Amino acid sequence: MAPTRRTSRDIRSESRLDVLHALLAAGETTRNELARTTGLSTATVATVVSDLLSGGIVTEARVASGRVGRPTTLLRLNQDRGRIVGVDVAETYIRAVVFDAALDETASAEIAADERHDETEEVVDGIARAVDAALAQAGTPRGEVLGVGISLPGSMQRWGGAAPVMPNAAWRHVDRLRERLDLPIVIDNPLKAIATAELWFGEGRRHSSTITVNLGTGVGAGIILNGAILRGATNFAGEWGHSLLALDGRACRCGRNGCVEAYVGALGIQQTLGAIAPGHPLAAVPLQRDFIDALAAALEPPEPDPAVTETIRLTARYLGAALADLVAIVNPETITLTGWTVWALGDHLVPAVRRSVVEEAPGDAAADLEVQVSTVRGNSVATGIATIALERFLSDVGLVTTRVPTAL
Amino acid sequence: MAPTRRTSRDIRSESRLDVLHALLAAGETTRNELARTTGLSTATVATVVSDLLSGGIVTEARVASGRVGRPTTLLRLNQDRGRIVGVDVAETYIRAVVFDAALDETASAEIAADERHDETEEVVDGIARAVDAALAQAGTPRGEVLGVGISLPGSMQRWGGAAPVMPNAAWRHVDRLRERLDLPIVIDNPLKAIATAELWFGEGRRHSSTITVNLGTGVGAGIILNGAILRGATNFAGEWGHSLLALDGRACRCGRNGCVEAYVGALGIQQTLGAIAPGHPLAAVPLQRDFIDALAAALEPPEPDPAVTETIRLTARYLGAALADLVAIVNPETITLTGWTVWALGDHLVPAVRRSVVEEAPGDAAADLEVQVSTVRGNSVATGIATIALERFLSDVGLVTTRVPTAL
DNA sequence: GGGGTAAATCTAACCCATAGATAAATGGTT
DNA sequence: AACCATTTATCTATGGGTTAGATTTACCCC
Repeated sequence: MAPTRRTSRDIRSESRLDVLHALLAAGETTRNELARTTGLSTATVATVVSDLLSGGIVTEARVASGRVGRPTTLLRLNQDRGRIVGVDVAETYIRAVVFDAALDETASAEIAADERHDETEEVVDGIARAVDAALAQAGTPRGEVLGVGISLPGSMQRWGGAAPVMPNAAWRHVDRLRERLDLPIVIDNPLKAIATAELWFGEGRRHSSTITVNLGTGVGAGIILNGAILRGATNFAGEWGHSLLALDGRACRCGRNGCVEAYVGALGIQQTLGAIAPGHPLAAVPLQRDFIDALAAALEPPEPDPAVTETIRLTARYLGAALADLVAIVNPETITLTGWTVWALGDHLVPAVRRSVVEEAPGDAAADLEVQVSTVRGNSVATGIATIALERFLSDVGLVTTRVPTAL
Repeated sequence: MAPTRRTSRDIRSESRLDVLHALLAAGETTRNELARTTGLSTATVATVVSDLLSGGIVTEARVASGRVGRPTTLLRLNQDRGRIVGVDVAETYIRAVVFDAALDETASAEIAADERHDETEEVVDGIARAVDAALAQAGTPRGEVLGVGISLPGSMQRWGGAAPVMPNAAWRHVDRLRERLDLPIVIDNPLKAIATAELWFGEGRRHSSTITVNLGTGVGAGIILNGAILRGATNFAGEWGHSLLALDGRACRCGRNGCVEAYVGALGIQQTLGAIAPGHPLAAVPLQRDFIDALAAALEPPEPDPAVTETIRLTARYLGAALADLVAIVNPETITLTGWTVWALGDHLVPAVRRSVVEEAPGDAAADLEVQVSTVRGNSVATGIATIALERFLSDVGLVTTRVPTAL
């Protein structure tokens, strides 16, 4: 497959996305300010804004006067343009979040999931029920829904009889979902979703290369290079959780040994604690989120648990070494950390990870690297997959040509 | 650093590069054929060709008649436009290759290097002497030299007191080189050079993502994404040889433990043999290229050495696992292998590596991956760095705006 | 009414690519 | 010699994008 060639339409597409991002960051802003923050000329901004006003994506909020000179018109994203739903299909739950067209969350609904979600019908049904419940809570008629983004995880292997390339392999189930939902849908995986969220809401717009690392049960990375998500040949890029930390090391859920996830996934952290202190009560906590929360509690002053402290130290080392691989291969400007492990343990883990990645990276490759907790709030998978659905909608109405996942 | 914004000039730049690549691949060709192979319109091709003719980059070779219709003019790259020198500064030699402007090799000279090349003056002197010798052999006056590309390896740490980010850290020595050579120079590292060679001469133009892996003393990867070299924030991308294969594994020359290079670099392969058969005569061969050549000889029928056979098997496994990491993180369409280890051992190693990477990659991520020996002939570092110098020259004369390394 | 200021729009110029028309250069036929 | 058919190369008008500078708009103040 040859590289794609850019046209002048793609230039306009990127200009529109730049303006949208600036509007999203600012809330309300003027054409002149948009020109300043995007670096586009005022004439280009005026043209782009006119397009977005015509499309109903942007609205003129109010007119404000300065001390002197012509009054200025403040613009904002038109939240009433419609609604977008982001669905995070995880291993223990299916969560549907309704966003307005300015990507603010308006409602959400969650359905418990268990082993059941390995059965196709059950998953399709679960997704539909979660979407219905969220739309009902938001009081949103289906006619107002611009799109539904659905994030399916890598562990859902049996759907396509394949690995984490779900978006490409799951075609046999997409029609069932479309039929069941009767709404425009787009399917992608959590890594592409969190990267998209980071690109629209986090560090991704300010840096030419950002990697956002998700730490939870599963572990993975969303890679942003020059304002675009790295997808790879089969949409598989970013499965860093299943790269090697230790040849012939611990067994991993994916069937291999020594994967990064087997050390820094929640289960891997629990195993580390069990190796340090066999019989430690927290090593037997059955649910992974409970385990991580219990770790955080055990680290509280005045008497932090020494085995838990050692577990954090070792985990930071493993994570630092694994992040050093990303530095060695991709050399990003910044790495952001997200996921419930980070929310719970970030205060203890992140400073140690920063030190570890500098030590583990070859030479001084990580000297200028920024490592920080992602500033994307809420469920970043749902936010990101909803954003992908918005990108698809913008593509469908002719406003955007780039960045949209192909053939999904 | 914000992502770079594309303009219409960048579109023309890519069109020119497309035409140049097609000319390079075809040798001689017509405007109509260029339009067919590049997919550009005949009008755009005519415009681009006119630019390249004006710049002296392309020349009209001859006129050929078909059976009927207007005769056609055959075009080719103008090898007499000038000369370009590519310098490969390796650990045991400094090799300077003179290329004509059609990137065909016309002369070369090699100077032995040893521990001496860690001293700045010695290296500068060595480079200058190699360049002088190669130009003398080619009978090329200095006035005809369009540029000199110099590839400095990661091991040359003391130049900048830094790691493999030589191109950025070595500013204090660039002036000395400029002064000494009195020619326009551009400095880069071997990974960017081999990637550029693969992009211009190999698989890089036919695929949206190609990783070219160099196996020798040092080990690394050049990454091409959508027709461009992945450089990273500090030009460090591709140092996959210093990512982890085994946490706390073998000591590596870079000071860490467990690096990929410690297992699949020539020294690492020798260590593997030593572990399989302590006291094996080949385990004591002092020069690494001699060692690899001796391995190849020991594999010849009718009696391949069993310890050597086992060494190849293990090496294939290590290499497959390490390539699987590239698959997991970047998900390329194709991986090409290059370097003197591959030239010598490819027949035995490559089929086993293909099988290994499929086994080691998570799920079926590597199902569609192509793994092949690079089709770039000759010293691909010298070829690639010369090509980078040509890109710089094309940029200086205003024909190209993209792909050129910044500020070097 | 005139002057000053700041926001928004207009205009002309620059850049790129292409579909279709036109010109150029043959060979073959009448 | 004139005409037709074919193929190559160039020309032309149109579509798309961005921006520097000019002009218009909408105020406030004197």
